[in-house]
Amino acid sequence: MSGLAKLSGVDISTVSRALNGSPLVNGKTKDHILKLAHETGYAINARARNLRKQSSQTLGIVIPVYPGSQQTLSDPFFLEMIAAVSQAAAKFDYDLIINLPNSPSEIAERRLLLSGKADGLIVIGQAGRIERLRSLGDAADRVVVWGGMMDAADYTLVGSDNLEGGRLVGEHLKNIGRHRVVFLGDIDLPEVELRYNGLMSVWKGDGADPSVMHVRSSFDGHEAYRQTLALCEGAQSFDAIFAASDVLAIAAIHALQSKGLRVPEDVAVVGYDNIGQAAMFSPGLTTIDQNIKLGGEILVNTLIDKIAGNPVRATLTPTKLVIRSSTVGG
Amino acid sequence: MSGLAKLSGVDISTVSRALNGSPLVNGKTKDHILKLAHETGYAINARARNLRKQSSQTLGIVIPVYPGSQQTLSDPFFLEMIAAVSQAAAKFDYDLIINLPNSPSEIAERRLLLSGKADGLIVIGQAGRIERLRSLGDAADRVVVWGGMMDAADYTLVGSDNLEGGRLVGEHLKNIGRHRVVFLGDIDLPEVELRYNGLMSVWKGDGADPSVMHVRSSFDGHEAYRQTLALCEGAQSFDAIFAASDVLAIAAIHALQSKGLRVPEDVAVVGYDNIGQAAMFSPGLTTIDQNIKLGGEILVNTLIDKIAGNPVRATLTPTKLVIRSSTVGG
DNA sequence: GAGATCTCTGCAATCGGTTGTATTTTTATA
DNA sequence: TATAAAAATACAACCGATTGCAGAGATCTC
Repeated sequence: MSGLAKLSGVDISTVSRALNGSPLVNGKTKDHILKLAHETGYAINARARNLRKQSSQTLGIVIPVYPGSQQTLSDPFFLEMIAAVSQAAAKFDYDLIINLPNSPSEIAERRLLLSGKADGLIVIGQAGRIERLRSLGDAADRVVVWGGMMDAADYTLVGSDNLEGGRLVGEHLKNIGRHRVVFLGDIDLPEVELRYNGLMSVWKGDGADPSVMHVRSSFDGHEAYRQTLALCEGAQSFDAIFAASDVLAIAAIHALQSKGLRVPEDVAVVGYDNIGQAAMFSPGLTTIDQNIKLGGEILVNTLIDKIAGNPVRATLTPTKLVIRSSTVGG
Repeated sequence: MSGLAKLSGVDISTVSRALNGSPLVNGKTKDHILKLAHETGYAINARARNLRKQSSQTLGIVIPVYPGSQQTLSDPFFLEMIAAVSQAAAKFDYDLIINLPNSPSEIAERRLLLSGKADGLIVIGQAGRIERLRSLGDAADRVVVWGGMMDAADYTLVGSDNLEGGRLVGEHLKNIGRHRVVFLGDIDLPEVELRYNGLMSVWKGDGADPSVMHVRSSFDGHEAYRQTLALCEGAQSFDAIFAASDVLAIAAIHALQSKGLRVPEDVAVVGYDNIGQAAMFSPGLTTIDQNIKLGGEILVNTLIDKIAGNPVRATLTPTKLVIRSSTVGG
C-alpha cells in the first residue's frame, strides 16, 4: 500500500480510503489509485487489516467426529452442510475455517475464538460439546449450534424440526401398515432423541400397540450394518426400520438384503437427511429432507447477527418427507 | 498480553518469550507467567501475531464445483479429502480455510494467497483451473494441486496413479471375461482421461478387440443415471461399466437395475475412490482405492515444504483395487 | 577481587493497514 | 474580494504481538 501511495503521489491514508470506497476521496484520485492497484495486482494485506479492525472476516465450523468412529469421516450430510455454510458465508464476504477435531480433548472452540482467528463459530451437533460451550464465557456470544431443540440449551440453536421429522416418518409407516418398527440410532444424541420421540408420538393415545425397538448405533455405517445383521438373527420380528441418517439406512438395507430379506416388501426402511445419493440407491430411499441449504444460511445469518451484538433466538427450518421406493409397495 | 505483563510484573517481551517457550526466560519466571496465563484464560492474539510474523498458520483448500452441477455438492470423496487435509494440517498447527467457489469467475486463489489469509493453497482437481494457476505469478510457489499427472503442468502436482488405477480395472474386467466395456466419465478432465487411458492400455497390442465405449458424464450422479438409462435403450450391447467415481457407479447400478438388468450378472460395474459407503451398497462396489488419507498428508507435507522454500517434486500415491460383489460372480 | 562471561530482562522498532483529527485546497456566499 | 463552508488530503496514533539489541545482574575464572 505504501508502494501505491508513492506511485500515485498521495498519502497511504488516501490510498486506504480509495480502496475501501470511502466517499471522502475525490473521484479522480480514486479512479487513479484503483487503476494503479489493478495494474500492479495489489491486494490488501488481510493480516494488517484484521489486526487494526479487530475482526478476521472469518467464521469457523466445527464438525464433531463422534467418539468411536475412528474411520474416515464420510457422511455426505456434513459435506452438504459445509457447502451450505461456506456459500452463505461468502455472501457476507466471510471465509470459513473448518475444524475436524481429531482428539476429543482438543478445544478448537476456545482456540479459534479467543485468538481471534475466527469472529464466530458454528458447531454442528451438540453431543459431547455442551460442557465445552459453557466454558467459553463471553465468547459464547459468538457461537451458534446446529442441533435439536433442547430446553436445557443456554446457547443459540438452529436446527431442523427433528420432532416433526420423526412424526412424519411414524405417520408414513403407519399409513403403509407397518407397526413393528425398529429405530436405528443413538438416542443419547439430542437430535436423535427428538426423532425418536416424534416417531413414538404417532402411536401415543392410540389403542394400537406399536412395538418400537431402539437399536443403538452411532452415525457410522459399518456399525449400523453389524447391528442390523444381529437384529435379523434375533428373536424380535419387525417390518420397518427408521434410521437416524441416510448412511445408516443404506447400511441397514444392505444388511437386510444380505440376509435374504426384501426391501421394502419384507422390511420398509426410512432414512434421514436426504443426501444427494439418496435418490440413486436401489431401492431409492425414503427419507426426511432437513433442507440443509436453508439451514446453512440461517446458521450464518444468525451468527453474523450475534457477532454484531443483535439479539437472536432459536430457529427451526422446515422438514419434509421425501417418499421413494424403499417404503412404497410394502 | 500487556495485562499478563502487569500481573506478573515483567515486560511484555518477556511474556511473549515465555508463552513461546523461549530458552531466554528464567524457569521460574516462565512458570509464573504460564500459570497466570492459564488462570486468566489468556490466548495469544492471532491477528497481531500473524501480522508480525508474516504468516497466518492457515492453509486454503479450493474444491471446484464442476460446471453444470448446480445441485448440492455431495460427493463423499471431497469430504474425505477435506478431512484428510484438515487432519494433516493440524499436525503442523495449521488451520484450514475451505473455499467452494460459487461463481466460476471468482478467483479465490488470488484473494486468499495475495492477501495473506492463507500461507498456501491446495487445489483439488485441475479442470478449468490451469489458466488461473498461471495467473498467480510468484504466489504459485505456494500452491499444490491434487490431480492426474500431466506433462503440461508447470505447477506442483500430487495425486494417485490414475493410469495404474485404470489399468487395474481393465485387467480385472478382462480376468472376469468382460470385453464390451463402457467408460462412464468425462475424459476432458485430466484425471479421468488417465483412468481411461489406463483402461485402454490393457487391450493394447492384444489380438482381442475390446469395445470400449466412452459415455461422457460429469461427476454428478443424476447425469450419470440418465446417461446409463439412455445407454440401455441404445443399440450397443455391453457387459461392464467402469465409472470415474463411486457416485457415478452407484447411479449407474441403480439405472441398470431399474431397466431390469442384473448387477453383476448382466453388467459388471466398477467405481473409483472407495468412498466409505462403497462397502455398504448392495451389491457391494468394486472400486479403486486412491488412499485419500495418505494423499491429504502428502498434499500438506508438500505444500509446507514449498512454503518453506524447499524444492519439491510431483508425487504419486499408491492405488489399489478393492474387489466387492458388484463385479464378482459374473 | 577484577575482569570476563553468561543469564536474564527491558527498550523500542516493526509488521501494514485504518481512522480521528488537523490542515490545506477548493467552492460557495455575501 | 473577503470570508465562511465544504471537500479533499495529510498527519499520526493505534491494533497486539515479535525480536534485535542493549544493559543489568549473577556467576565464573585466575
